[in-house]
Amino acid sequence: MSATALSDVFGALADRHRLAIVEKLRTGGEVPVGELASDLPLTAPAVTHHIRVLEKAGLVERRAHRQQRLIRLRPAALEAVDDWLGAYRTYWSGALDRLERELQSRKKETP
Amino acid sequence: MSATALSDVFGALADRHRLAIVEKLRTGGEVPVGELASDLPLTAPAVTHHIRVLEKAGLVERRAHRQQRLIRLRPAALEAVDDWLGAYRTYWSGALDRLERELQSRKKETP
DNA sequence: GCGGTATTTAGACAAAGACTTAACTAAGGG
DNA sequence: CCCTTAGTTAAGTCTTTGTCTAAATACCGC
Repeated sequence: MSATALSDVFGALADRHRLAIVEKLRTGGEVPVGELASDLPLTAPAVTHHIRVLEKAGLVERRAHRQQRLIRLRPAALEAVDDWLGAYRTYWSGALDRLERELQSRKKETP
Repeated sequence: MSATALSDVFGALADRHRLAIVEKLRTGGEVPVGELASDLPLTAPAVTHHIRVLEKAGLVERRAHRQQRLIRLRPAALEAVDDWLGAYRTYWSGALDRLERELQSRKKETP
């Protein structure tokens, strides 16, 4: 059970190239490293490095198939983010309510 | 219009101290810098720095009140994360479905 | 086993990041 | 005015991260 901290997941997503990899994996299912690399302005070793970062954060997993390594998304890490965000969803709906009330009261004050 | 990239928001959340600040702001509403600092094992300049990172990412805003600077959460940045996650929610419910089907078929294959 | 394709490891380096201490600005209160 | 409280800016250090080139490993088809 990888007890990856949430800040590590965010750290993994904090790079545009890694974010692009994750996006590609969302629509692409299982993708070999080389194909991920061909979409990025990076050398293969750099891509390998990024995949390791994503792997450590629990965002992806890797499996061997012939000469290739296939990468796929692991839902768990993003679900953790989603859970964390849950608390804020209630927060910002509350904030929007307060904003609306304030706008209402300003309308009254400046006719 | 702060065209803050999503990776910048993730970058801002990628530090445990900044994450702690955001968490505190969720429950605390509007909090002066000093109070944020007193919860962290950091000097005041370090906290100032972290707040600026959060501010640049669009996660918080700052306003002056007497000698204090009050910090509060801005919903927009986290809503952007939530929107981004939206695409993955459908992904992982689909992935769970596929997993379930696979487990079913394995059960049949190995009696 | 050889040669090719796919990917990883190692080593080096520059840039960015997280801190610190020390000095500065700002706002209030006697 | 001077002092205190609250926070920021400046400057320097140390670590981490993103990237590259070069060399190693893995697997396959012949």
